[in-house]
Amino acid sequence: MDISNKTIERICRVFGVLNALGKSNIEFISSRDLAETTGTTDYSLRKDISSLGVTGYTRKGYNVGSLKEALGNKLALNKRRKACIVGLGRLGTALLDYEKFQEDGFEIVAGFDNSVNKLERIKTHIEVFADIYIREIIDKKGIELGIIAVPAEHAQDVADDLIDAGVKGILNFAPVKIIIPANIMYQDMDFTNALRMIAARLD
Amino acid sequence: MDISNKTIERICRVFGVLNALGKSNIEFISSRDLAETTGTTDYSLRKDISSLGVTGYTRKGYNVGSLKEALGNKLALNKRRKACIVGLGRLGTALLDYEKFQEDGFEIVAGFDNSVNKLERIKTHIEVFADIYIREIIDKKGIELGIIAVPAEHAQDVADDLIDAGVKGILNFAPVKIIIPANIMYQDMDFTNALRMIAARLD
DNA sequence: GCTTGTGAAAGTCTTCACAGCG
DNA sequence: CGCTGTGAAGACTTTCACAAGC
Repeated sequence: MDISNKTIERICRVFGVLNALGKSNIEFISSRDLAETTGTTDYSLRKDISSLGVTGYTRKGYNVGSLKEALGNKLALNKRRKACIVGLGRLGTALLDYEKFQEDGFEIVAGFDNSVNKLERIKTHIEVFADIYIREIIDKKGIELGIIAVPAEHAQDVADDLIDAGVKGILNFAPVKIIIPANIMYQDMDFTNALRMIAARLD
Repeated sequence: MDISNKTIERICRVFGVLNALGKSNIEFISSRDLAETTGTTDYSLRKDISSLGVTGYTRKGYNVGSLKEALGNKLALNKRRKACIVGLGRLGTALLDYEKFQEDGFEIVAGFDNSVNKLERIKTHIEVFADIYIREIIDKKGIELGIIAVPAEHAQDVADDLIDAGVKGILNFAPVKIIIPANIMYQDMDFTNALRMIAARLD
């Protein structure tokens, strides 16, 4: 089974919608409705879902609960995962308390910064540490995901440290491409590039 | 000329790299090096660049300055653009002072929030206003881009307001898909989905 | 020799059309 | 009927290979 990036992206979106829907008591949802709320097409979604071996019901659509469970199992999204944030500036501290992460099964269990000064001033219920403890804490707490929120010039070093420490995936908010071994999963969140992409389409 | 999304994304990345390179005194850069620092391939990049009608020099590569200028002109990235942020919670306020935006030609000239309380407590040199002034301020200041950093449940309303007020592009940090007219440029920044996409690839 | 520019081939993804089914 | 599931067609992207140029 080799799942394309596009499929992963769409299914992850669907998973998020199903998660949110969990609180309501909607029982079935059609590929059409899912497509609408996730910004794609019904046939793509049906292909994606069936390519994972998950099936729906003719004339009714998909059962919200069991689709979520099935997709979650296939993509290991049901499991809770621990993450840490490196770089506790404005953005990093905002991310520390970003509730959506917790709601969606990502538990931020540590923050790191190289400024002791900053560490002392931060108000959060999450434990924060100096950078030098990255390896120790990641190991001790079983952290699988690292979130990088340091300035661009330190991003590569931090990434190397995180990988050394055993992290399996990295979400990078620094506006640079990081070089990462192929076995480590990696996503960029480059705000400025997103704005550029918008601007490039204007006029 | 109809430029694909993929091309836009790559070229925007290249533009960012060229921008950063501007400070150094490197004069020429090869498609290979650009590909490496932007995480793509040299032949894709050469195709992209030449599809925009921009050319390099055999054996030397591209002139950093003139490539930047040429790409900037083709994609209207040389122009400075005004932007505003709606939603001044942790994330919104972090974005208000995100220096990278200013460096890259995006000027944040206003912040909006519906809580007067919040508006009073915010420390920033950027002007902040209550939501009800969105239309007036966008019009008066000539703001072209709107950045949404409100909770998911208000994102669509805010988007509608921004579009009503004449904004031409929207960057959305709320974790929902927003429905937007086709003539408005739009990008999502969904942190949780990014983490999900990483998690889905683990194991 | 080294790098661009590009046609042609290969590969991937999306769209369509429609059978199947409750 | 209204929905899923899917083969086949079509559209788009990437990759390759190599001519051209300094």
